[in-house]
Amino acid sequence: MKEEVSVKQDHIVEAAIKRFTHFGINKTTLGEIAEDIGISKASLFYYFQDKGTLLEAVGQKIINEVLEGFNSALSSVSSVEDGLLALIEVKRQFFKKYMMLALQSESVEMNKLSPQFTHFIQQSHLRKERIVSDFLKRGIEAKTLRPLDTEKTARLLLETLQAFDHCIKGKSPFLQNLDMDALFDKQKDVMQILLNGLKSNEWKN
Amino acid sequence: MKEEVSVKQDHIVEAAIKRFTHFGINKTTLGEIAEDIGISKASLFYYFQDKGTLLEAVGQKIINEVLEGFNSALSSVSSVEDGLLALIEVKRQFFKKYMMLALQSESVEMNKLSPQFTHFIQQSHLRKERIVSDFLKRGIEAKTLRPLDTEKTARLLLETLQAFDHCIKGKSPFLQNLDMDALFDKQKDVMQILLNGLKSNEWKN
DNA sequence: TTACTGACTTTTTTGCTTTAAAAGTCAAAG
DNA sequence: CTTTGACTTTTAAAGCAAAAAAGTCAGTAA
Repeated sequence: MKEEVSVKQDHIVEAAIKRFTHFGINKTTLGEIAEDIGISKASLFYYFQDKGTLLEAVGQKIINEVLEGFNSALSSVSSVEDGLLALIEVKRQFFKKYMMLALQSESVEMNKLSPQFTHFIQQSHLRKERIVSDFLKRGIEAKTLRPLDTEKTARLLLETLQAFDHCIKGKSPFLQNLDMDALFDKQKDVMQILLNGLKSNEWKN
Repeated sequence: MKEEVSVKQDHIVEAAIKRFTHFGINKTTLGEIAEDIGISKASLFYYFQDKGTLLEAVGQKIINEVLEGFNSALSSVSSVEDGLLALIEVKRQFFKKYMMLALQSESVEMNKLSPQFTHFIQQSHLRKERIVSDFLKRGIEAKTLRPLDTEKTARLLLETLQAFDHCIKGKSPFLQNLDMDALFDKQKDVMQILLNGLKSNEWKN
């Protein structure tokens, strides 16, 4: 019977994702989500203690999706270059799909997040870093990359790409604003140079 | 007598910068600024048609200051590496000095900015790019850097660094938040790799 | 004519009250 | 163990008056 519960929870999370990505977090009521899947609002509260918990479940699901995307992108690729560029492509798809959610994630007050979720986020960052780190290791073994601190470098690469993500949201008068696609293309350009800076000298022509 | 006017305007701008950086834009009234320098609020309106215009003058002054900082940082430096790192150091000082203003610049509604100011901003970006571009050219001539499109690369470098600036403001639950100093150190790390990716092969050991 | 101001009007915030809507609870029932 | 209708509590939106700030202008002095 435990299985049934998690299936239902997942069903609710799916419905929530649809609403959240379409109308935004604040413009979505739990009543609407419940209605969408034909249950009562009270039932929803049987599965999720409150809106915040549901939101965190949504966050976890989406983050896991990205991580899987990262994993499969890197596993099905031959060169280091293709891998790193594929990473950016995954990010692009992710943003296109969940932009509304990403944009609104600011409005979620940080202090209202549960310690468990905060921990999950931290872990997911580490997982992401490990995925990239392992990928870099492969590049080093293949002599494509020079020997380097893969963990530190993975973190640096990810944080650099992540920095660009912030640009999508904030529209500051002093900073240049680029539309989303331009932003990801830019990330690829930067990645090319970074990659070049990480390459083994043996392969330079 | 025209001289006198611009001197007075500058005096007002200085006072405005003090208030804005200390208390923020919205918490500063024109009356306070006027009082600080011993003139009436009405006088202030004689020199600036409205608060927005004054704010734009403040913006121009600050931006010019950064550009000068960039210029002098790059002119007094011997290696390409030192130059690019000095650039980041200028940015760091700038942020420390005008953080409040930088943070609040979001609250300024973009559509209220005058076309002239928007144009000034664009030009300042171009000026900045030219400064870096010229610096890169010197690096190429000195055979430190490989031949490359200096304009495109300058833009890319600047936009990469700028991307990190956004991170200081937005505190999103999904993205990692770093404090300011860590952020600029991070920028230096990235710059090191980028530089390595731009270097001439002749100099590789 | 240029620089300036006090007294004025207009526009924007701010704080408060009300009201609607959403969040969240619970006893009862299948 | 699930589910729900009916309920209470909390939060968000709407309206509004008072305060504060923005902005104007006729008039003065140099």
